[in-house]
Amino acid sequence: MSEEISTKGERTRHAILDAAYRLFIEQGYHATSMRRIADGAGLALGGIYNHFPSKEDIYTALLLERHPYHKILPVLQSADGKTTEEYIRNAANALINELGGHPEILNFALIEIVEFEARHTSMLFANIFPQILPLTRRIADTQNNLRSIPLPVILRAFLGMFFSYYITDILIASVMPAEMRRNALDHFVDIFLHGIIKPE
Amino acid sequence: MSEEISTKGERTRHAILDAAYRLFIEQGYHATSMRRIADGAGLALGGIYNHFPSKEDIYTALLLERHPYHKILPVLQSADGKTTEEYIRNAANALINELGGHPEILNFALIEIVEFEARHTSMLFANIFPQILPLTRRIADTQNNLRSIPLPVILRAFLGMFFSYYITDILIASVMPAEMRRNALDHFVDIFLHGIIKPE
DNA sequence: CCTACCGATCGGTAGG
DNA sequence: CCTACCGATCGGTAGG
Repeated sequence: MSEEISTKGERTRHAILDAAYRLFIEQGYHATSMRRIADGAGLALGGIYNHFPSKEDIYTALLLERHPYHKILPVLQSADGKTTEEYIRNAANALINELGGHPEILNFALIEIVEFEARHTSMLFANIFPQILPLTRRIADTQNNLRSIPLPVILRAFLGMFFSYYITDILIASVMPAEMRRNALDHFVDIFLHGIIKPE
Repeated sequence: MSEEISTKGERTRHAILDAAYRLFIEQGYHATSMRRIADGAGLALGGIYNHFPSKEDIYTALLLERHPYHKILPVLQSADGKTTEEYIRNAANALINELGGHPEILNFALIEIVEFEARHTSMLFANIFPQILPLTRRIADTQNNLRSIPLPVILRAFLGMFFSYYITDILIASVMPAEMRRNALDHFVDIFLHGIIKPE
């Protein structure tokens, strides 16, 4: 992400991706026009086509370079914690710090479902796959007394818990009854932990 | 849903909504044109405007009349079960039966996030709100030994668990490692149950 | 409810 | 990388 941006071409490409990323997250793919992307990147419409052959190519480039898993998986990989409980709580906090006040970045995953019928996921998954095994190993390495649930399912459930927290938050955010929000994420994490750890 | 459809006007209106519903779920809102909706409903483009003033009005009508919560909440309300565990397992099974092989109906909730920045949710929530309290009461009525988690949060977590199961399923469906899929929903339900019920 | 049309905007390109 | 343009399609409407 923070590599040196050397050539001018690379800088322009970067500006196009930045603008498209912001607009896609804000209004979705089909509602975003190439003209607005060009505006956002500070060039004329035709200029974009020196860097990307089509609108969908901008999208797939973003899918490969900035899908939320790029932020999420490294955080999970590097979270501390000897016991499973420690690890999960740390990972959850780290994720909150990372995604922070910007849950919209998860929108990028939703666009793929809503506007593309998940057509690019196999491509995307080929990209993610190598990171799955180390991550389950990271979880397996915690000192744990886990219920007998396959580790990949535990990983999936953890990611799902996070996702569902954000989605329910966005969907009913300001109108949600206060009792539904208070400490909701803490409760979600507690439910998850009690769900995967054997009681003494 | 299965009310008598009497007048011709009502039947046409219904056909328009049906066609739009199918197309929106398949390709999203902005990728769906009024012409294709008209085709799907079996009339000419202009004919739609005898029933709806604009494309967005078709969408909001669907939001109020066919949002997935219309299927989900009644199922939760009427599920059997004396103990909490019985109730949750029955509710989960009933939901699976209801949504069955059609997880795409959840797409409708995602469109609102991705393509409308959740702009209509307060309207929608006003609609849903009266059904929340009875539902938390239904949960409270089960013979339970629950951990101290507010009931609305439990409800939110249950809905979220379901949602996250479907989303992770869609997102990485055919490419997901087999170990991530095997009995995944059962595991999700188990995690949830152990998460909310005190051990003996 | 259809036909025939409107202005606007879309993704993309040629040519320099 | 911009200017000026292309054909296609968009949401919506007038008039009958």
